[in-house]
Amino acid sequence: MFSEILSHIRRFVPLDPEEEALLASLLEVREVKKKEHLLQAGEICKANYFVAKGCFRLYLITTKGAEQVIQFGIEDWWITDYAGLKSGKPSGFYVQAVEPSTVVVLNKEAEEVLFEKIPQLERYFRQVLERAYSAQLTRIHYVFNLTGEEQYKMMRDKYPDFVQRVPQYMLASFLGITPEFLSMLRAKKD
Amino acid sequence: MFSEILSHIRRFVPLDPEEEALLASLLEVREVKKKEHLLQAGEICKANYFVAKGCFRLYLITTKGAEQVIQFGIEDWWITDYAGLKSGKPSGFYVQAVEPSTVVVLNKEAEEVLFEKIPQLERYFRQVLERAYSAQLTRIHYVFNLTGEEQYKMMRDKYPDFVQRVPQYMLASFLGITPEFLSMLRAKKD
DNA sequence: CAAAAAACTTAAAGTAGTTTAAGAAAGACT
DNA sequence: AGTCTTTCTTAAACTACTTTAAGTTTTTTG
Repeated sequence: MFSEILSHIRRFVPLDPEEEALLASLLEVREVKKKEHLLQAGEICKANYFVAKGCFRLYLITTKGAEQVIQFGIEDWWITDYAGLKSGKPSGFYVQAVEPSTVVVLNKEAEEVLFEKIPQLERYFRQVLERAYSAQLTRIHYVFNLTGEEQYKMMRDKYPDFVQRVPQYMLASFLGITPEFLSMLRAKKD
Repeated sequence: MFSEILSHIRRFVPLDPEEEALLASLLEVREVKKKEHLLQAGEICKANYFVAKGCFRLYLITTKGAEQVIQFGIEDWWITDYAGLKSGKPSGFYVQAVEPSTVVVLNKEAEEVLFEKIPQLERYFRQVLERAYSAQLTRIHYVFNLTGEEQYKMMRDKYPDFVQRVPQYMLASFLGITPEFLSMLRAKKD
C-alpha cells in the first residue's frame, strides 16, 4: 500500500532501500470513509496526508455559515492545513473525504525524524510545494479573469472525470459560484 | 548587502560561516529601477529573486489585453515564476519593480550548487513555500467570501502602509476589481 | 424497499461590480 | 517651469451572478 507514495517520491528524488524501509516504518496507511474528516475546525492539525486513492476537500465555514471549498485533493496530492501544522494552533479548516479513500499519514513527529534521516525528503516537499503554490497563482488568475461560465467549461473540458466525481454543490463552491447558477450553466447547451 | 537575506534564512535554519561565504559568493545583488522588469512574458525565467528592499509585482496580460496583478512581493519575500523556472519554458508572467528596489538574485545554476552544498537550504525553501502556499489558500478564501469593499477595508486596516505604497490601479487589479470601483470605495467614508 | 435525507433544478427579483467616457490631478521628463 | 504622460475621479447604463423559494430527483439508510 506504500507503493503509490514511494513511486511519487521517486519521481522527484532517488530513494535507496533502507530509506524506503524507514518511510514504510514511520508512515501509516489509513482507510477513510466517505464524509469522514481527517481534520475539523478547532482541532490541532497533526499530520500531512498523501491521497493514495480517493478524493478529499479542504473547506471552511464562512462567517455567513456557508461551506467554502478551498481545495480538492485527489490521487498523488498532499492535503493538509500547512499553516496550522506549523503553528500548532487550532485549525480553521476541515479536511473531508468526498468518496471512500485511502491516505498515507505523515505525522508531525514522523516528519521531523524523516526530514533528519532522509534530507532528500526536504527536496521532495520543496518541489511539491513549488507546484502547489504555482497552481494557486494560476487559479487566482482564472478566478479574476474568467466568468463562472468560462471557468466551469474549462474544468469540464480539462478534467471531465473530475467534474463527474464531486457533487455539483462542492464544485460550485470551489469555482466561487452558487449551486443554482452552476445548475443553470449545465442546463444551457453551448 | 547580503545581511537581509542571511538573517532571513537564519530565521528558519542555522548557517555556519563557510555556508554564509558560499552563499555570498554565488548570490548576486542587483539594483532595480522603478518599472524595470526582472522577467517579461515570453522570456525564460532564470532566477528566483529575494526582495531586500523595495516592492515588485508579478502580473500577466489577459486575453482581453488588461494587466492582471497576481502577487506583490515586498521586503523578505521571494518572487519568481516557479513553474517557468522549473520547466524552462517561456514564462507567461511579468515581474516588475513598483518602486526603486534591491534584490538578491538566486540563479538557477547557483541554486543547484547551493542545494547540493547546503542541504539546509532545501529546508528553508520548503518552509518559505509552505507559508506562501497557505497564504494563497487564505487569499482564495477572501476572494470568494468578501466583497471588493470588504477586501479593500481589510487591506487598508491590516496593511495601511502597503495600501499607500502601490498605485491604486495595481491594488484594484490585485483585489480583482476595476480602478474605477476602488476609487468609488475610497471616496465613500464609512 | 420504503422513508428520509441529500443533491439538483427552475425561475423571478435584486445587487455588486463592470463598462464607457470624459475630465481632473498628480508625477516625470527636457 | 511647462508640457506630456500617468494616475485618479465621477457618474450613468449595463450585466453576471445572487437570493429566495418551491419543487424534483437521486442517494442513503434502517
